[in-house]
Amino acid sequence: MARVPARTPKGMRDYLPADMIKRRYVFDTVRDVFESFGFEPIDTPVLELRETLFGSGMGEDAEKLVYYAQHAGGKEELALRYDLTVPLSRFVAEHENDIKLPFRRYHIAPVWRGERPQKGRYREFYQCDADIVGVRGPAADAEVMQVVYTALRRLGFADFTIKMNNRKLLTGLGIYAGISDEQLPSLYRIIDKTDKIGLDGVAGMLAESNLPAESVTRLVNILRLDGTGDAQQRLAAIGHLREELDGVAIAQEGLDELEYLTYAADAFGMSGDNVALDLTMVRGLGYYTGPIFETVITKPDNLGSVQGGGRYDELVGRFRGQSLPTTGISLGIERLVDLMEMLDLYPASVSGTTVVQALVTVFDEDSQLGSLRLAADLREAGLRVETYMDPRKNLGKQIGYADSKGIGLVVIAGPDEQAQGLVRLKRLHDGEEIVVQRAAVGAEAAAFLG
RNA sequence: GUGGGCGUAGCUCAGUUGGUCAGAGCGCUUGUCUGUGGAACAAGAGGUCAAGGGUUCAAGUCCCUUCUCCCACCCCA
Repeated sequence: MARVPARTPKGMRDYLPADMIKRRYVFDTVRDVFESFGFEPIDTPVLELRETLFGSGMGEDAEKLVYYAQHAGGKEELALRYDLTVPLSRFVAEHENDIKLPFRRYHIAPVWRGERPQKGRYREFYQCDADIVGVRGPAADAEVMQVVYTALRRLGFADFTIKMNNRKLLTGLGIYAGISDEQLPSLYRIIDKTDKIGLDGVAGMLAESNLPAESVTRLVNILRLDGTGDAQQRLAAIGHLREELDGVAIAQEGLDELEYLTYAADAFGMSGDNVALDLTMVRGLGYYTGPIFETVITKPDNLGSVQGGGRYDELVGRFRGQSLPTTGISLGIERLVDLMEMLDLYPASVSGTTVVQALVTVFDEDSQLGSLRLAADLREAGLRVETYMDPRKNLGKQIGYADSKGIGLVVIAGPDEQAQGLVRLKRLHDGEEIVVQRAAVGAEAAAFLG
């Protein structure tokens, strides 16, 4: 019989127990942070109607990466969700009667993109989104930025930069440089390449795109602005932009928001190393309308961004008629998990490859039920317990099994101990062994484990 | 989607200019060992050399195609 190849689809992975223990730690930490800011959990189907996803302003490039999902007799045109933002907009419109505005929700779930896989880039991956629906003011933007900062700090990251920019400012730059609306997307595309090709490269590409030389010069001079440093330096940079873009109303609006966020970051105690103004950060998704954010880890700096987000005030309107101002962020858990590993940021409690804390040994078939009962008592006391299943194996094999699996405690209650109403507890990492009363085994074992 | 690199036992890899080249270490199974692990010794299982096609008397080794993974674009978490 021909063997069926055992493999996952391209760009999609299985997670082993050791992987899941670490992933769960990251998910739990992020969830705790989200909830501490008052975000409520929701979930949505992994499939959406195709019309929900398409034309949402995510961009034509992105739409080509959407997975279709159809069953034989299906009458609906379905697709796997590409992000959690478009589903949220649909969700808000659909459940308006059941939610309270402003609506703060978080959503931790997988999304699918048919890209070519690379390190830190998969076709199925989890996103952790936190969004605030129904608040127009920049306080909401400031708060989602603070969520990013808090979550990364809580996970143990120190060297990262939350880059901020503003779509209104970018629009204003287009006006300032005398660029038509049709040319704006290609302008953004070029500007976004700055960190790869440098400003000179950008200038070259702009010149090739038949922009007037004067426009190119004016633009590049603005983009040259240094948005790093402490709050005072960043405020000074914004002041400089204000003068330069005097008379461009939309740009001034964007600058107002950036100024607010700069003050906010300072008030939140974020250092100048963790925040930066970056006029060349654009973000590909087309639905952003105001402040935009993107975070990169700066120490190992080869894994792309770990966070993206911003304000998208028009998206909900697609599903609701009248729109609702919305802002939010998305953390890329896959890259965070990879980076946590590289930087060794996991606490000792999640370093193991098993959830089992204690192994109850077994001596023979006659006493096996007694072993199962002993395990039950230990579980009652809150321990995670596995019972050894093969009574023919000697004690040495059973201890060896516990050791190789990383189980810290072996529980021994053979005929000798049972006759005296006792249980023997052996701790593997230091070989320490104690004898305790059978009746008190739960508490004793928990204490012995530390 | 475009260009490039890689692919030999579960894992890490060795395989000379095509001709005992199907191997090693680790891991796994069993035994020494029906009450105390990380060891030792012995025996054993496991591979259509990623898949398919071609050149040749002969291919893991050369050529073509496909696929995974990786890298650079594109784009993005």
